[in-house]
Amino acid sequence: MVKKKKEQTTEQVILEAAKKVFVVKGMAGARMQDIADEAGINKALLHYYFRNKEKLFEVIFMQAAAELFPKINKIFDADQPLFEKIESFCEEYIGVVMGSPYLPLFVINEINQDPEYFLKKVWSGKSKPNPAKFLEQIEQEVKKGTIKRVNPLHLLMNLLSMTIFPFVAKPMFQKNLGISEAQFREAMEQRKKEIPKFIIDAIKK
Amino acid sequence: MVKKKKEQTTEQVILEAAKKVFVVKGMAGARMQDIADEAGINKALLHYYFRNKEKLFEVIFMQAAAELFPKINKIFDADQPLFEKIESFCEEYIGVVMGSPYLPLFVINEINQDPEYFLKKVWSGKSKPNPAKFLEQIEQEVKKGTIKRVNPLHLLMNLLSMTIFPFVAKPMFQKNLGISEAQFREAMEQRKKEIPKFIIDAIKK
DNA sequence: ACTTTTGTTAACCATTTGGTTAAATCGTAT
DNA sequence: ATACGATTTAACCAAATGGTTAACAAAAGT
Repeated sequence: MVKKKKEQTTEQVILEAAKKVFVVKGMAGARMQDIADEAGINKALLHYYFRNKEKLFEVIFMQAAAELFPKINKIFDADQPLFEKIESFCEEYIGVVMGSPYLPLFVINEINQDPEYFLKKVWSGKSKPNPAKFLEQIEQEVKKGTIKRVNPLHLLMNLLSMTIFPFVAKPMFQKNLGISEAQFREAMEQRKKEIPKFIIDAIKK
Repeated sequence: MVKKKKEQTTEQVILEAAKKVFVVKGMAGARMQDIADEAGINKALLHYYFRNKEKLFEVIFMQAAAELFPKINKIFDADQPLFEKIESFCEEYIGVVMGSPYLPLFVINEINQDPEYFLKKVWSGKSKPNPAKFLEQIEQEVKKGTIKRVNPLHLLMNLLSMTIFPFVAKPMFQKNLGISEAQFREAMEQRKKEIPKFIIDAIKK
C-alpha cells in the first residue's frame, strides 16, 4: 500500500491517501489508522499535518466538490447553442468522472449526511451552481419553437441523471449485467455521444 | 423518538428503529445505542433479539433490497408491449420509491461497500434481476423497425437513471434548485408521465 | 402453587479509535 | 561542529462503541 516517491511532499502523500480512503469508506467508515497506513506514515504524523479527522475530511470533501461542481457551472453558463451545450456537457463531464468514478457517490452521500453543512461550506458564494441560465435557455428554445414544449426542470434532471447515475450505481450495474471494468469504460465512452443523441431526439421538433 | 404502540411486538419496534437509523447513517455510521434509543429500549435487549450489529444490519439490508428489486423484475419480465412496459415501470417504481425516498441511496451505498457480499447474499438464485428479457424485447422492436436503432443497454441505463437518480441526489437537487419537500414530491409525481414520454419521443420512429 | 421459559434491565468489559506527549531524528543556517 | 526549528516516531490516554453478564420480572406451562 505504501509508495513514497521522494518528489512528493508528505502533505501530498497524506492527501492522496486520505482521498482514497475517504472516498471509498466515507467519513464515518474511514479510520485514521487506515489513512496513515495507506500513506505509509505514523498516525501521529497525520495529526501533525491535519489537526483532526474533521479537518482532514473537510479538505478532501472540498477538493472533491471542487473537482465536480465548477465544471458544471462553466458549461451551463457558457454562451453556446442548447444542443451544443448538451453535447459538450456530456463529453466533458463523463470525461472528468471517468477519471475518478467514485467521487459522485462520495459527494452525494456526504451531502445527504448533512445538507446544511454542505450548503454553507461548499456553496458560500463563489462556486454555487446556477442552473437558472440553462433553464432559461431551454425556455427560450421552446418559445422559438425549435424544440418541443418540455419542462426545463425535468430536462435538466434527465441530463444530470443519465450522465451521473451510471457511475453512482457502477458496481450494481456491473454485478447485475456481468460487465467487466473494460466494458464499463467502453460503455461510458459511448455515452458521451449516446446521451446527447438520445436527448436531442427526444426534444427536437 | 420513542413511540411504543402496544400492538407492535418488540421485534417489530426494533426493526423499524433499525431501518430508520441504518438507512440514514449507513452501516458504518449507525450506532447500536441510537437504534436502542430510537426503539425506546435497552441496548442489551437489542442484542437479545439480534445477536450483533452485522446480523441486524443484514436483516434491514435484505428487507430494503426486497422492497426495491423484485418490483423491477416483475415489470421487466411481464408480457407487455415495450412502450407500455416503460410506462408502467416509471409509474410503479416512482410510486414505490416515493414511499421510502432514502432506500435507493442506502442500498447503492452498501452495495458499493462490498459488491461480493451483495451478490452472494441478495441474489442467491431467486430475486436476481434479469434484464435479459427486457433487452431482448428492445432488440426485437429495433428489428421490427418500430423504434430507432438504439443500443438496448444504454436505453436500460437511461430508464433506470432518470427514474432513480433524482431520489439519490434529492438533497442536492433541493438545496441547489431551492425546491421544497412538496415541490419535490410534485416533480416526482410528474416524472411518472414525463420520463416515459421523454423516452418514447427519443426512440419512436 | 411452582417451575420453566421468555423478556428486560443496569452494570460491566474489551476493543477500537481519535487524539496527545515527549523524545528522537533530520535538515539547514550559523 | 552546533544550534535550532521542522519532521517523525513509539508509547500512551480517554472516550466511544460493540458486546456480555447476572440479576430480575413477566408469561406460560405443569
